[in-house]
Amino acid sequence: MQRLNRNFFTRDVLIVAPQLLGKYIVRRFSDGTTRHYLITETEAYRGEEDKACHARKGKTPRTRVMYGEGGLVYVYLVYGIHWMLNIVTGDENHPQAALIRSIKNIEGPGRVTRHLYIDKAFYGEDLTGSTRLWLEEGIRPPHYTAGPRIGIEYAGDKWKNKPWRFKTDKPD
DNA sequence: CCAGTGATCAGG
DNA sequence: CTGATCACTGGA
Repeated sequence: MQRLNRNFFTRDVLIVAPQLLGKYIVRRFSDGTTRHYLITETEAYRGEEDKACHARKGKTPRTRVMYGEGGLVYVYLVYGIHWMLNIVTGDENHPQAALIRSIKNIEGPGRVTRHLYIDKAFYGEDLTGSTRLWLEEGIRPPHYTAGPRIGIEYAGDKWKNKPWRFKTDKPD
């Protein structure tokens, strides 16, 4: 299979997030085994003006990687328990990322990272060069539905209602 | 419905 | 330094 290259990631998150559906996350574990996971749900977080995006507070130690170029990994801990896996998108200094909410048979961003053994050690990982985590072309582009993002009540009406969550339709 | 759990960040 | 907050999950 073909690894997704830099050009795939350095586009606007509103293009990349839905296009991640039907692609494979590939994880090579320390024991040498490699597994593929089909992406089935993503969310877009877009720029400092997006009141739901962590970059709304500007560049901080945590959000720094989002200011890098597309294709890097943004991982953070939420509620002291769950690691969230995000793919940085867009050009340098355009802080954006796509949250991986679900992979086939595993719904929920915290469950995804638990199954893939992903934590802060992957912060800043380059998906175009890593030997333990990357993305590959997958099945034909699936039909999908867009809806509001989850868990961002704090963002206010304008931003919490944007249909920036993308989910593969049932049969797929 | 709600508690758990700890990194992160704004404010003193 | 302190305290509030949090892109969630699992178990009443």
